[in-house]
Amino acid sequence: MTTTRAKARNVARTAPARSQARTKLRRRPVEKPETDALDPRRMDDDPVVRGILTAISQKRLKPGTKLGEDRLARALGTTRIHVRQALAHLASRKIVVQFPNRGAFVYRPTWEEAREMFAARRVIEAATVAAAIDRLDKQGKALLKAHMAREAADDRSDRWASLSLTADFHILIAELAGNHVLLDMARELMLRTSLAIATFEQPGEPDCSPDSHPDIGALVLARDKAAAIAAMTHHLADIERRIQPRDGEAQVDELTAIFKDLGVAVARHDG
Amino acid sequence: MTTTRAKARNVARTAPARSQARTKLRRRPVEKPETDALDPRRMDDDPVVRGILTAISQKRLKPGTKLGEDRLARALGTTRIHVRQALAHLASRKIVVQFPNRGAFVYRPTWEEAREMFAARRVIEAATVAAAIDRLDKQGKALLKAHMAREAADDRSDRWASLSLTADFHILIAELAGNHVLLDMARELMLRTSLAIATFEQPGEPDCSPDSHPDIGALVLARDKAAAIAAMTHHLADIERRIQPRDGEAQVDELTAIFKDLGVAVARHDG
DNA sequence: GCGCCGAAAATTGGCGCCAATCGATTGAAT
DNA sequence: ATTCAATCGATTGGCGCCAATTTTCGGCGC
Repeated sequence: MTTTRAKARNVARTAPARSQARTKLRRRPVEKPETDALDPRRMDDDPVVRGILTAISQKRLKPGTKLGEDRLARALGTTRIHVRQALAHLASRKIVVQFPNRGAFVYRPTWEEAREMFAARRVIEAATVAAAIDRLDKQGKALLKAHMAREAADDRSDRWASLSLTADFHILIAELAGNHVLLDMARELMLRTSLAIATFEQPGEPDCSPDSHPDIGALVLARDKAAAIAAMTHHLADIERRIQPRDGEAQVDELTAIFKDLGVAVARHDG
Repeated sequence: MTTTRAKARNVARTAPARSQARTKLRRRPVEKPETDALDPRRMDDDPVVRGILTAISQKRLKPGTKLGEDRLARALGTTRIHVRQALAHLASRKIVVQFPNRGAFVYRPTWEEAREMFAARRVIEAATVAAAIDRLDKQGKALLKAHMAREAADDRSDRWASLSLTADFHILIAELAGNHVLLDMARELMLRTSLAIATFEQPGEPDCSPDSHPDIGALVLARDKAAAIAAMTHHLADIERRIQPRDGEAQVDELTAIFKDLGVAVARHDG
């Protein structure tokens, strides 16, 4: 656990914060063993970035919705510059798009790009499955079994929890592969494919068919590399099959999303 | 007819004009053709980003060098906020690292991460070679032959030109694959591996053995997929073999301040 | 009634200033 | 003489204000 002392720097800016950090404690006790003194700034820990990311992964923010700076700043309780940095960071990651003088919007991939994302996922995750089988040890087996049990015990009562649970399976496979670079790529690709799915999904279809996960997990545990790769590839193709082009329309979703939350007060106008 | 549409020169209630810095001149004509309507902001086109990137790819900026905001702003002729946005963007791409209240530095990957980058490149570029062979057409053959001729005609008089030429081979293969997502990943991975090579290279070794490129190109032209993948994998392993750990020190100019704090001074603490 | 043209309001972009923090130098005490 | 500690200088971080541009709204003409 790397406890950064600048963790909640963004949220509690103007707050009094009299708890502990108000006084100048420049005397550094020597009980910081060896870990830090380097505290690289990770935008993933930013609360604004994290909030937008979770909102996207939970489909509360649909592709195409405008992300106004001032509105987000008020909603998240921060200032505008932090929202701006977060939006710039997400724009670098192709999660949002920024138009000059027009603002930032949740990224809406094209149909071709969605296809390419899935093709890239097939490449990456086939490699991660293979590497995970290669370096599978006792601890890895335990983690995989634990996750499979957790996924089997899911009753799908909470849709968001189930969604992140199925996503965690792919992440776990990539973690077991032991390659952080490939892990980051898999993470990024999963985020972007979730945007692609949200853009081109057909209503009523589940995002990720969870039935394939036990099979893939069993094949990984059995160290059957070729079959595991084939199962993972087939699984990803199965997810891809659930989206359809429908290129034309659906640029009014932000209004519907807003009015879905605010529409209750409008409905009873003439009570 | 409507030529002076967006003039609005009469500003009655604005503050007394203090405008003295008119450095940025808008070349925007008065007529507004509907060419843009969407003009997504691309940080890659930013001159600061481009400058730092080319400086890194040409090894004029070594890993670990400090990128001071004010210094860069003066060096590149811009203001500090542009440099700041560019550094944040490059930090998102893992090209630079930012430490809180300490500044930004050219990213120096660890030895393990360097190995992982090469492993990821083997995965990605094997896939791009395979896809390039699959969808190779007349135009692709022409492009590949043209590049091979260009690389064969290189006399290595200009080291930077040769360097970008050998890099363009891998980029061309990824372009021929037709997957923009994989292309971006290959580009990013090549940038970061150039940082890894710059960090761990042995003096006197060339970066990329260009002798393998004609073989790979010939195998692609012959549509021998398995052999091409093997050749590409072997080629990347060959590049990886030219770097060595040399974990300990770093003798770069301005980063002594960092490594004094990062590696040496923290380790010694009398109990 | 419909469409076009103008201005006001809202939002983004950019810059300067000030505070906060870190590194280095200098001073004093053991 | 060495080491610890406090001050000084330099750099980054953040915020408010203002300019530029887009969007929206009201007005006018057809």
